[in-house]
Amino acid sequence: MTITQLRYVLAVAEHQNFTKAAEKTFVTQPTLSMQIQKLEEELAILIFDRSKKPIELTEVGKKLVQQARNIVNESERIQDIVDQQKGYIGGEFKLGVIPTVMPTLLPMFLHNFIKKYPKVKLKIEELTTEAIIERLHDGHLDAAIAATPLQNESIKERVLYYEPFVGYIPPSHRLNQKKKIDVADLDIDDMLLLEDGHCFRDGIVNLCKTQKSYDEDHFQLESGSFETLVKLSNEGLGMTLLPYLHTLDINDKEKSNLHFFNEPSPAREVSLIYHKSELKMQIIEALHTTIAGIVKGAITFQNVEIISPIAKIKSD
Amino acid sequence: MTITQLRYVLAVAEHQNFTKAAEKTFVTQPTLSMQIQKLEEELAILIFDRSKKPIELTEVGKKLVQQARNIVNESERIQDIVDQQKGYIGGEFKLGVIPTVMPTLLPMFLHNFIKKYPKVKLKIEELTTEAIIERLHDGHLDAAIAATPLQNESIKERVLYYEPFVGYIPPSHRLNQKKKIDVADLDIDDMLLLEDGHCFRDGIVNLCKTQKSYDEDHFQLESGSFETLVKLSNEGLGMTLLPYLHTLDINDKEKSNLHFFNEPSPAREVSLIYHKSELKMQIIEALHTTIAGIVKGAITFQNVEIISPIAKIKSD
DNA sequence: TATTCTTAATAAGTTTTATCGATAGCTTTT
DNA sequence: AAAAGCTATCGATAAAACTTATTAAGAATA
Repeated sequence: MTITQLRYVLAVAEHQNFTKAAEKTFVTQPTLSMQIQKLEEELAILIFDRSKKPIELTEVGKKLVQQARNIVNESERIQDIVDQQKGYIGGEFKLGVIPTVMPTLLPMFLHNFIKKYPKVKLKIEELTTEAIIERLHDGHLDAAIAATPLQNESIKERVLYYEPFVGYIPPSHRLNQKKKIDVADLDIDDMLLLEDGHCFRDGIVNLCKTQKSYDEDHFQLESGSFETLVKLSNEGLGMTLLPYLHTLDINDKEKSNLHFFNEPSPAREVSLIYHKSELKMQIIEALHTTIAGIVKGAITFQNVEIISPIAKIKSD
Repeated sequence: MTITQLRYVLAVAEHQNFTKAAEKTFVTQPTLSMQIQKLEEELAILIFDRSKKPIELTEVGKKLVQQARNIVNESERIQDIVDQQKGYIGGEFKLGVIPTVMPTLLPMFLHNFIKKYPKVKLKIEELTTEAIIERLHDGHLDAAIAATPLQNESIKERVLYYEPFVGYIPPSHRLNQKKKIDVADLDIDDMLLLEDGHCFRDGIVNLCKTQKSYDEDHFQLESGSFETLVKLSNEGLGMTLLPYLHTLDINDKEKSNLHFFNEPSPAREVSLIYHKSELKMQIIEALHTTIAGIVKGAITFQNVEIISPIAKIKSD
């Protein structure tokens, strides 16, 4: 049994197809066939059921794949250990970001980060929280930025910042007279909210998503914006809630429509999350330091109440 | 990087000597030299400091060895998974046993076990608790039988039985008149106790060890007995404490010197212990079932108070 | 039903690599 | 100073991993 064989098994299990798996692992299809046969022979089991189309894992195969993934992960961590020792921070790093954080946070730290750690090849992808969790599990993402807490056993979280929500209330709206608003004032029926993202637990729901595209040399991404929501709001379709950072680049005329909450302001907790196996921790540390440092100046609220998909948590 | 290379690194790290490590891994010394050099080159680090005699690990080397052990362990578990699937229980299994359990428990279950699981090649070794813990960590033992609880983070315990202590009190001893004795009666000054083993926490100390040799077809072992202690006691050198199972094969004349404790009788907890990585769990399960089943009939006390090296625990 | 496509297995040949035996070179021991 | 103990290096060899080309089997299509 070799690590290479285990990698091949993982590739075939993932793509359910020897030919595709061969491409992904940069070898020819016969190589995969032979190596996997050899492993099956050595263990005296069948890993794949080749009679099914597409190919399927056998029962033992499923268990073996779990363990194989574990071993391959752990073996990759050896390079991590070496890098850490050398103080080297580099290599490819795949970061997921939820749509409601993407457009505001990314421009704030990205330039800074790639200047500070030029050896890191950042690949950023906009994904929903569910997609992020799935990809952290199967190793397609190294880390992600999402609203927390997630209460997911195998995912660790490092808080980046707490971001208060701000009411965007057009003149026509019933709450426009109130200087500062309260959570109790909110009514789901005269509010505009986006589908994706996290949600107010108690009946008030959801923030956030649209489309927009963006490309650069060092990284790749796909993004969304809040503009549409504000515009719809201006059309008198209701008030909306904006995460604080989104209110910073709104135009002056619209700025007057912003109504802060009385403290404690509802807020979301935004964290850098990663798999508990803690692969590539140096880069994760570097990201955390960079982002937390930069955002610290931008958000200075003190008394907030965290809103999450899971639970309400007091913080100050 | 291959699993084989990691095995080689582990062997050299353990023996601090390429030549010896080569013997243990059944290859020649040049093979080790080259493979380890290759790994060092691939990672661009030095794993060993060859200027020191004997050879030493570098700082990175130490961290790498930890991770290497992890990977090798996890890779061995693959065979476990396959065995489990097939319902196959076999292979070499190294079991450590503390001296005070060896002579009484072993004869009770050994025959039974090797008959039931003939494919398992049991290698039994008598060891102190400290030696057992060390060897469970470095993988030289697969499991062990010892007095618990150990409160060791990386070792799991499965209780086999609770074994009460019985006073062996010669006619000359001050307590001989009492039919049943209490822990409060005990005095360290007129008691004979052995060095090794576990101990009464509150000042009263230690049980257990002598030497004796034993060999058979399916297994290998080295053992000790309690005879000496009883004989010394007969010579008027003080009373002693015997674990219950030891009192079963004492001669009739001496049996009259046995004095049970008033309930709750002090007792020790004897467990099957193994590393938290849970390698070879099928065999561990098999051992547990066999032993617990056999001992159940032999010990029928109901109200006992567990004595351990760590803490006092109530049980009934 | 025949034929075309897809995909994995097999075969044959090449390249790479793991290992060995012999030995050189360095250090420690006697 | 000689001997012993160790690791690195060299050259050779057998094993393995991989490639290209081909076959075989099953599914899709004509």
